[in-house]
Amino acid sequence: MNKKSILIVEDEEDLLELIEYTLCKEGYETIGCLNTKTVKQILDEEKIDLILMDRNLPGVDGANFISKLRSIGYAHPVIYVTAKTSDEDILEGFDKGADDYITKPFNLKELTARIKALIKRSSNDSEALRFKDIAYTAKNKKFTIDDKKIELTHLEHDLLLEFIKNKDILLSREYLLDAVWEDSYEKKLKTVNVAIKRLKEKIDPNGEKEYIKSVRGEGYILC
Amino acid sequence: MNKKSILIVEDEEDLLELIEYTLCKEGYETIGCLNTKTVKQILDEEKIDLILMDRNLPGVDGANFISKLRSIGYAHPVIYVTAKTSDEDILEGFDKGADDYITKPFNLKELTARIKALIKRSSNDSEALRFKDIAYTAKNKKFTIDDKKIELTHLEHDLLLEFIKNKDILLSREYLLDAVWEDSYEKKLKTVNVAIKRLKEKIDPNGEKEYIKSVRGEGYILC
DNA sequence: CAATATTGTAATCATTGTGTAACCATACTT
DNA sequence: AAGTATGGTTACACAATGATTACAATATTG
Repeated sequence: MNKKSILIVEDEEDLLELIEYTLCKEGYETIGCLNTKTVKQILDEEKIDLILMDRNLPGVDGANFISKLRSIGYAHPVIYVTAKTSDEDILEGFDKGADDYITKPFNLKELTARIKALIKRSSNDSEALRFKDIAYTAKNKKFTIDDKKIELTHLEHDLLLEFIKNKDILLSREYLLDAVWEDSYEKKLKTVNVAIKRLKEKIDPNGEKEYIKSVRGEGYILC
Repeated sequence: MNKKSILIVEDEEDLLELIEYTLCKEGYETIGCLNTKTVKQILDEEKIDLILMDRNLPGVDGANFISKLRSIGYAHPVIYVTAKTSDEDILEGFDKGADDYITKPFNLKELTARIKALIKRSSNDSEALRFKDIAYTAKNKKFTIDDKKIELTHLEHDLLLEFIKNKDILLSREYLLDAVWEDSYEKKLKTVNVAIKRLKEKIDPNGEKEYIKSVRGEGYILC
């Protein structure tokens, strides 16, 4: 089992450091953000298992930010951290997609316990593999693009999954044949060309997105 | 949608009443217990969606009690209520099967918010046995479509029930054979094809509804 | 026990998926 | 600019899978 990754959005630098230090000690990977600017990018590029979100960021309401994320298909578990204590705020937090809630000043042990519990609850759901607007739901083995389900054949499914698992990495035809095809030894290398052509047609019929690029003499890359 | 039922175990009678009153107002069914004696019986006899458990019952540790329940197969969502605030207690609570935690004195709005959130998380489990216009009455084991009774054979009954219990989930032939057929090991996978064809004929003679779809290479899905 | 209904299997038909080769288009080399 | 290497496109055969049908075996019912 891999380490779980936690994205922490917190504008108080000292607190952020303290949380990162604590969670690292507990065996989590952490990525800290001082604001929400790079959050979406990080969610696209990294496998994030949980988001720890300060609700009181300067200029941004963390709850609204999460609400927006949810509406465009990001389903990561979220724990809010807040200094606010009024009932309305807490209620609003749950309404806007919080899975759990913790108020400052909080106890670090309780925080890690809540994180542990929420990750356990969420790990049944699925591992969130995602590349730009392509999302993969492990539970039902389905890909969605822009929240619309796309129908892939077996081979196409395996192929795209291989690319998503290796985004930004150049994959040679030899590697792909070996990784994706059952009986790769008896298949021609050109088989890959045709399979990718067919996959491209499904995920990008108009050729606008250019998810998968071919690199002459080398192979293909999703980036 | 039916009302959700909450079992409350709390020895302080005043507090119990207050909680029951509050949750009733929020639209929940409540069952109150002053001790753990009848809890198991109630769980067996009633459809309970959530347990609200005091950890400080006279003579019994609520956490150990839940831990024991879990070990014999009861998987109900649990929220602990406690006056204890030490870290160790809270940690122990999560370890012993708590899904959430709230400390006394607590705010009733936060309590209902946590209940709402937890029930929502858990609601995948308990579903009404109904799919579109197909309804199942457990009492007499009959299916109706559009309120008209349909006659199914034993096998067809079991098969359709399996689908309704797992609507929107793709079921492989292996799974179906195993779940529906008694002596699955000595049956061919293609048996499933024929059984489904026959079931389809009964529930959708004109092939208009397409309740059950086949997914090439995977199995069948009711959706 | 006979009549009938149910169910499993195999044969056949229908559909979809995949590999290959031939051909076309593009990029690189000299 | 011509020639070559590489990738893209298309068409086709056949492989894989699912649906349908027929029939035999088994179970159920009166």
